[in-house]
Amino acid sequence: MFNKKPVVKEEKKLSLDGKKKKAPPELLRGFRDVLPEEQAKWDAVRDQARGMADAYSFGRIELPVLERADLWTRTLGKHTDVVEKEMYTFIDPSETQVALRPEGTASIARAYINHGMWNLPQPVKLWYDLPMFRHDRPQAGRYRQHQQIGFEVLGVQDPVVDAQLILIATRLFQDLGIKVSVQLNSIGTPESRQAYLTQLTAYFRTHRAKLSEEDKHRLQKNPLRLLDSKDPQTIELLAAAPQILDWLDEDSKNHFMKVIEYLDEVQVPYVLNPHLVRGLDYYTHTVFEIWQEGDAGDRAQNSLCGGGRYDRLVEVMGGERPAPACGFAFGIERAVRAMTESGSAPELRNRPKIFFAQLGDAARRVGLRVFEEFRKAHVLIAEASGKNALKSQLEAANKLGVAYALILGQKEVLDGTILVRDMESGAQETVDILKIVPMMEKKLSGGSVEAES
RNA sequence: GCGGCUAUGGUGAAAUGGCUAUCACAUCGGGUUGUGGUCCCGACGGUACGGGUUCGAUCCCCGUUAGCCGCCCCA
Repeated sequence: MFNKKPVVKEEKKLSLDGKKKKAPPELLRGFRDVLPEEQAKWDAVRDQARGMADAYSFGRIELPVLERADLWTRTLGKHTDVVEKEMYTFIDPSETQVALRPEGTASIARAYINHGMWNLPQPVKLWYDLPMFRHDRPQAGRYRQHQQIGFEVLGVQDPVVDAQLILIATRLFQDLGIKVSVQLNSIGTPESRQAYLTQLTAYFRTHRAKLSEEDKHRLQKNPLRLLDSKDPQTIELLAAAPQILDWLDEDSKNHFMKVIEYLDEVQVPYVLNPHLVRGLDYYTHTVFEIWQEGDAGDRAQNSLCGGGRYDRLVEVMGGERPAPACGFAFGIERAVRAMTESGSAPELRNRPKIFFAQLGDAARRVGLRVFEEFRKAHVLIAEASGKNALKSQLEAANKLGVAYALILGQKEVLDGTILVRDMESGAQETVDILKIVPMMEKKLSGGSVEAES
């Protein structure tokens, strides 16, 4: 009955079986490729960051992906999730316990110490654009490798630094077309925080019965975390709980007031959020996050950027001299996602405006030279190597959306000419091939000159 | 790490316990010579992986993997 086709199918199957179908390579969980189509947004984010770094004189720093694991275990805090369960830690071939960098600040402090940066004029301002690794459960906007851009200012404790960093971060997102809010709090010095924690713990102990299992656990392990609990019962209790700002010492209060004054000065809107705490132990005084607002605002991964002051970190790490510091970092992936959600779609930069179609071998030969001429003149042109028919080359030109197509065939090669086709009107003219580069330069700039006048 | 939802060509979708798994987009090739966008034709390509139930599974069940949602936490 089904003679022909089933047979064909079986043959196909057999030949496949003969080759023994290999399992396709798979990406590790929580890791991803960033494809060309997404790069315009990545570029936009990076351009913005670079612009800010230049404007405020931050020096760029590159740091190794791999460092001794104790760099982080000793500084981030024993009971932080990052250290407890998210670090990629392993023993390297020389028996050293190492880890993939989970965050940037510790390495920054380490570099500051290692290179004697306290001998430089203070403050030392650094920025980076580096991958971070955390073995977390992946979700949208949360990956096991993500790219973080960070700005750090070391060596001064002036609150103007905090304000300026918040200003930079806020403007950066705003300029990318992302609606954000600044969440701001102070957690004071470790000493004043300890006093507060005693109060907070005492308060919640009296209401222990009302807490969820998870929050009971927090009460034990990390009471500050109760402040940002999502349990409705706990949230209710928080209304009457002691406020951290009431327990700060005078210096901490003054510092925080100054930060607020400076922000008012430059009209950066902020939300005083007494329940904002950050997950890493090294923070002191100012802590802040930048949240995406709008429709995406109530989603779990709405925090785009986090930062704060870490006045003791360098000292704790064994720095020659204490160096108060402040910084922030944000994830490019989340910024890019926020851009997409807010409808921001930057043009892929350096998109060619000219397509170069070549017909036949002689044209390909000349074409190689012509292409080089354009490159030297910094005029970007596209081509479709491997496509021979003019039809398919023009099709490719059309898909690229170029303004002009250059056509070089047998005839043109013999005449020493080239065809210039206006892709919009379809008008074509024959041009001396020796004059093609300056001519196209003129055509392309001509458009913008007209636009200006 | 905990709980839940999902998994069909590259992408987005449809369908069925049984015949050759459908469609659109994308890709590639055509619609005679060297001219794109629209149109027409054709080709490529798929039931995530491993078990089980069944005469028969893409469909039902279990496991694995991955993605997503919530928690934890964070960028």
